[in-house]
Order: sequence, then C-alpha cells, then structure tokens
Amino acid sequence: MRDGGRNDERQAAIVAKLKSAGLRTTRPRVALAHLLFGQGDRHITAEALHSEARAAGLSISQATIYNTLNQFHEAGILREVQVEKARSYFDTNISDHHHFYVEGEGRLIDIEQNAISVDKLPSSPEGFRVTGVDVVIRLTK
Amino acid sequence: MRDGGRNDERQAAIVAKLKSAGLRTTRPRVALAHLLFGQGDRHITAEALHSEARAAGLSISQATIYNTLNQFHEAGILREVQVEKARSYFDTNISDHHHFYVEGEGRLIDIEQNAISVDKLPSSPEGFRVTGVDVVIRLTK
DNA sequence: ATTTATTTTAGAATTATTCTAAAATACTTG
DNA sequence: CAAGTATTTTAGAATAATTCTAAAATAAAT
Repeated sequence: MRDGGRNDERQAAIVAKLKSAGLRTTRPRVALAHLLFGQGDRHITAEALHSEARAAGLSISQATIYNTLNQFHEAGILREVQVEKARSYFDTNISDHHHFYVEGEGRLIDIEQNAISVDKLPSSPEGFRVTGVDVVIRLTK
Repeated sequence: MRDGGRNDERQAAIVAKLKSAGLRTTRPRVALAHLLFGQGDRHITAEALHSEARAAGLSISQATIYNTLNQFHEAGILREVQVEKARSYFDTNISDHHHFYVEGEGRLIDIEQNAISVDKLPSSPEGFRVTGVDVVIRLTK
C-alpha cells in the first residue's frame, strides 16, 4: 500500500519534531503528535484528545495523555490556555485591572489598568457580547 | 465597650453594600464581607477565606464560602481571576496570540496577535521574568 | 545482547468545586 | 408580634480534572 512516500514524509516530520524538542519517539507520543499536529492548528482538552485516540483505535491511558500534553507543553511545541474551572482567586478590587501571576508561589499581583493598554480589541463574533477581558502575565524567577 | 460608633459605621457600610447588591444580610454573608472588604483590596482563594473565617472563630461551612463568593461575584462586588489548575485547552498554535472564550459552550476562538495590542507592558518585579502574556476575552450571547 | 534510563500504565489519590436535601434563618403579611 | 413563605446555610456526598504510585514495558546506549 505505498503512496509515493507522502505518509512517510509526514511520519518523518513528526519524528523530527519530537526529536528536536528533546523527546524520545515512543509509540504513544508519535501517535498523539499525529492527532495534534496532523491537521491545522487546534485547541483540544485532554479528555477530547483521549476520545480521539480511542476513536482512532489507539489504546493509550489517561495518565499518558496528560503526561504527553504536559511534556509537549514544556518542550514548547504546545501552548496551554486555561479558562474554566480554575482555582479561583477572588479579588476585592473590581475596577478594570490585570494581574501578574507568580508561578510556583501561586501569588497574584495587581497591575493597574492603565499600566497595560489592551487597545484595539477585536470585534466579537456576531451575537456575542464581551463579559470580560482578562490579562494574566505569568512570571518566574 | 462603645467606641463612638466607628464599628457601627463599618457595620452599616457593609450592610448597605450587601443590600444595594440585592443580597440579604445574613450572618455568614456579613461576616465574610467584613473579612473581604474590611481592609484594603485583596486577592483570596475560597480555601484561604475559609481558614480566615475559622481563625476568626466563625463557623461557616465550605459550601457557604463558595456560595457566598459566587454570589458576591455575580452581584458584581467581587472579581474572579482564574489562573492555576484550570481545565486546560492545549493549543497547537504556539505563536503569540489570544483567545475568545465562549462561556457556556466552552469553546475557544483564536484572536491573532495583532488584532489586540497589549503594548505598554508593565515592568515585572525585580528578579522575575515574564513567561507568558495571556489575554482571554470572555463572551456570552 | 545486555544494561540502564525513560515511559507507560492501571488504578488510586488529590484537589477544587458543586450538589443534595434537610434544618435554620430572614423577610413579609395579617 | 405571629405565622407563613422564600431564601440560606449546612454537612456530607458527589463530581471532575488532574496527578501520583509503583510496577511492567520499551527505547537508547554500551
């Protein structure tokens, strides 16, 4: 079932990507990388990826899904966006302002609104209205 | 043990605050409002507030802490900032960009970097470096 | 081929938060 | 004020996302 090498090329690209990220090319990692990077850019939760993997006939444990996503993230080939159901900090300062978040310490520091300019907000999709704009600047030592 | 009415004034201010937010002035709510609004602006987690309440000799259940914080938030007298341990979306687009987050649907939509200008970043505190700047614009119908 | 280091795994554990249904309390009306 | 009704609080269980554990499997190095 050769295809002129097109699949081999994609395969090689994935393997190269993992290698240059300093990751061993194990079967689960390569398989997940295919799901993640085989199409255009995408946002996906751990759970959804797990479903996709199962649907594709791959048997990969939940822990591996999480491990792999975190490894890809640490290696810089995946970005993490946190939105819902976070550990919430409640802030008595309800004026429009933003935050530094000190990783590790779990500490928040206010940034007064006009220390950041989030001008030029993009127009929101038809039928939706903006309920909030949150900027979090993450910090480490 | 009168004090010339200073405590009564603070008490009255808290009560007024709850009232005008459309909240009944129950004992637990008033007590928590004192902890939250009695000093300058603060960031606090549910757990930390619970500890403070206990330390102050108040016996308030965990559920009430959460209920109260959410009610204050809905009423607009408290702001919520989500940072750690969120339900994470992993994004294969690692270029600098931001997101719309559609509440309810739990859907993320990319905003290309230059559709928002987060100029004028504040300088980070001594000894820290910025590891990321995340803007999430929350949307509802 | 053997050794050594890294990964994967199933399942349990953890953590933040929400749910449930009953008991307590606040507001309202007579 | 007394009684009724609606709202809150509560303890404890439930849920959901994620991480941990320690053993089995696999990859890379010798």
